[in-house]
Amino acid sequence: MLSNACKYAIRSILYLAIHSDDSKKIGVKKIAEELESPQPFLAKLLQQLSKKNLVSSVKGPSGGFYLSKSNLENSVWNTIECIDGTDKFTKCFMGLSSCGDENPCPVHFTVAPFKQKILHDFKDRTIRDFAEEIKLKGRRISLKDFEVT
Amino acid sequence: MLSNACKYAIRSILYLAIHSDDSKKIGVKKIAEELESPQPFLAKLLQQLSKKNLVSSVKGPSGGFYLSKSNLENSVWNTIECIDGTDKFTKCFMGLSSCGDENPCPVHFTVAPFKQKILHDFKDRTIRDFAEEIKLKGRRISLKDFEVT
DNA sequence: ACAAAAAAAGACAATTATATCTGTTTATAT
DNA sequence: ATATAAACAGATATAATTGTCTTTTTTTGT
Repeated sequence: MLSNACKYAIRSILYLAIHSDDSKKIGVKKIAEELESPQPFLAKLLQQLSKKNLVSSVKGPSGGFYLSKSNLENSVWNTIECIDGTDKFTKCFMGLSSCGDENPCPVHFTVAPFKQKILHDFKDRTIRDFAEEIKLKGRRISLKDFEVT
Repeated sequence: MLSNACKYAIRSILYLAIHSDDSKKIGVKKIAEELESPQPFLAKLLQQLSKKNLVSSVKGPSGGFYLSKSNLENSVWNTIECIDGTDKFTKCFMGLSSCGDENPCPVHFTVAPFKQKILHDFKDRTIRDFAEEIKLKGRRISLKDFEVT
């Protein structure tokens, strides 16, 4: 559904939400290893996110990326907007510009509630909320430490 | 969500389901005009669909594409399989291979029920079912005849 | 039989997504 | 102050998606 770029971006942000703060920055290299994503590609993404204030960064030795208090108040939606754009969530599943409740495409009423729910979760819940749930319930954002038991 | 290719393909099939049968074939040119999709691109897609027996065709004058009785019994899922592949519906939203009910990613329980619902609609309902609903309820598969009133 | 109409097939072109590489700037630790 | 570590910036490479163009094959109406 999402592009690879966007998946990497969201996972990075969640990773930073859990493992970083302004006194503990993390470099691209480390993040890329943890998430098993291509390092230079991820670097580009983090720069985009940084420009939009979705992540914070400092250069130089012992620098790196982290999430500030205010970064934590953003939504996943902000990240999707930044990387992919939100067309695929707001536009018609079948590509019809006039599709809506009054002029529904054949799958409109199948897809519409799904969109609603996803939009709600991605717009209204903050990164902080997600991070909390991840810590509390042990959600998974990496494959690295995954062992089949 | 779907690729352009797949959207064109599904709309073509639904168009044919409504307007064609073995005694009324329709050429690519006409279909492309009706759906406002790029003609040569659509031609390619129809050939792919034809190979998988999702549409029927005859060459020569007064030939064209149509849906046979058996074509009508296929599902939208078959078309998606044929054109896009179904990875984006079956795989984890965040790209984690181990994601599932036991090892959920952060959005797993948001996304899972709707995957279920979408899969159900796309696998279990036939093209005939969709066509019937389109005729009955006036669903829209083209933009061409759409007037803002 | 023959001309025309249509699908089928294959080569080509443009754009976007994905990814890498190289060099520059900036901040920090010593 | 200086060396170094890290982000930042820009150019390049590759693959997939989207789309076009040309030729061939098949079928039908005359």
